[in-house]
Amino acid sequence: MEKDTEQQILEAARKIFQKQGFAGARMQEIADAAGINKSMLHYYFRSKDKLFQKIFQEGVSRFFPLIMRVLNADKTLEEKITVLVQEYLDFLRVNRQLPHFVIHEMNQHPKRFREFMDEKDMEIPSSFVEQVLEAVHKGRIQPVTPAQLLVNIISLCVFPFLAQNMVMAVMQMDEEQFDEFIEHRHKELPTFILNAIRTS
Amino acid sequence: MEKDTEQQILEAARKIFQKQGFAGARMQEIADAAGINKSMLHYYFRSKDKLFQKIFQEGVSRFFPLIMRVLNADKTLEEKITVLVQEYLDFLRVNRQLPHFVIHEMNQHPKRFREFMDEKDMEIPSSFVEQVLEAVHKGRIQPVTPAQLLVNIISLCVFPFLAQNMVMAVMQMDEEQFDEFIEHRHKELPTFILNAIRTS
DNA sequence: GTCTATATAACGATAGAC
DNA sequence: GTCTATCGTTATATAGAC
Repeated sequence: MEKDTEQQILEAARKIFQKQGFAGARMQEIADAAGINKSMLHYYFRSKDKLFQKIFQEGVSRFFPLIMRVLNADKTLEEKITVLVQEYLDFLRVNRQLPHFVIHEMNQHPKRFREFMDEKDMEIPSSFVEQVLEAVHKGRIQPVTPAQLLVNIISLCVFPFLAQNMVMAVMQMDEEQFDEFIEHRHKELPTFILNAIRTS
Repeated sequence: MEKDTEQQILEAARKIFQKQGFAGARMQEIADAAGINKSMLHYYFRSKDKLFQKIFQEGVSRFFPLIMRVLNADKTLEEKITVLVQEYLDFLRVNRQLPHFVIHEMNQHPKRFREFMDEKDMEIPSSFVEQVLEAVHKGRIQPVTPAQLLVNIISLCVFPFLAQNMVMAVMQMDEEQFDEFIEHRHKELPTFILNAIRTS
């Protein structure tokens, strides 16, 4: 065996669940992808549901830390926006299926998701909130709530990956051109956002 | 019978497929939702796959016309942006499940989707493209490609609905507060975007 | 721990009576 | 057109040998 069997299974489950979702995934496919017998899945994780929970919670957990870290960092508001966009786009570039997986399954099991999130009580880092409120108060940026600004930033980063096939179809792109499209956002998106909120 | 049986089925299929996706939907559920026998589904549509195609193509077809109509209208660039945001948010407000459904199934069947889109050869309306290029050339707006600008607009409109449960969890909102959150975007998003591209 | 074989239930789809 | 009954297949899950 190259690796621990449990790890082999988790890797395979990640791959299949992320691509096909819970309802579309077959235990047999996961077993094949892991190169092991189907029975082993149940031996290690008891049920499809339990195996899925592991993968889903792991996925959700990977979605937010980068955002929280940057918004908590010792930076100016403008620096945080710039760094967040750049680092998050880099993250999404190597985790292209993650947003779609998390959003799809979150919408299939909203309650379960809400409970999981409430346990981990994620909140918008207060230092970011205060920076926005202060900048607005001093008239340095347009009046915007921290929540709206953050949702705008994440929307602009994540949506193009969710809608990749749509963008490629409408804009008549191939995969290479789409990568260039994202590369371009890497450079221009921070400016776009900073312009949107500047008052001067 | 209140309505035509075929229509009853299509309504039920719309509801179930949009909520649970192709893989998660059960023919029995659709039959129950339509208040008819399971056999009738096959009598009218032959197979689950054929029934799904109808619903999916109908869904895709509803996603774009509003965008195209506004971008083609006899308006200035600034008016188009403002009207597009407002009308599209209104459309999404009463079609909340549509973006998630279309994006999910598009990602499950990229080829089938691409072929369908290529048939209908949707393109960005040339009048919008020319307006952006000219405004950039004259220095009236920041240098931005029509494609990037359009993706930014659609991202800012659609993503919050896709991520509704995520936003509600992180921001500790209930449904009512989320509706207010969207209502707020209705007012502020056009300004946000116009600010982002203005040069003056 | 890992395999084969199988239990059990659900699914899509069809046949045939009315 | 609409129903009941059922076919054939596939899914998750388990039992039991090794």
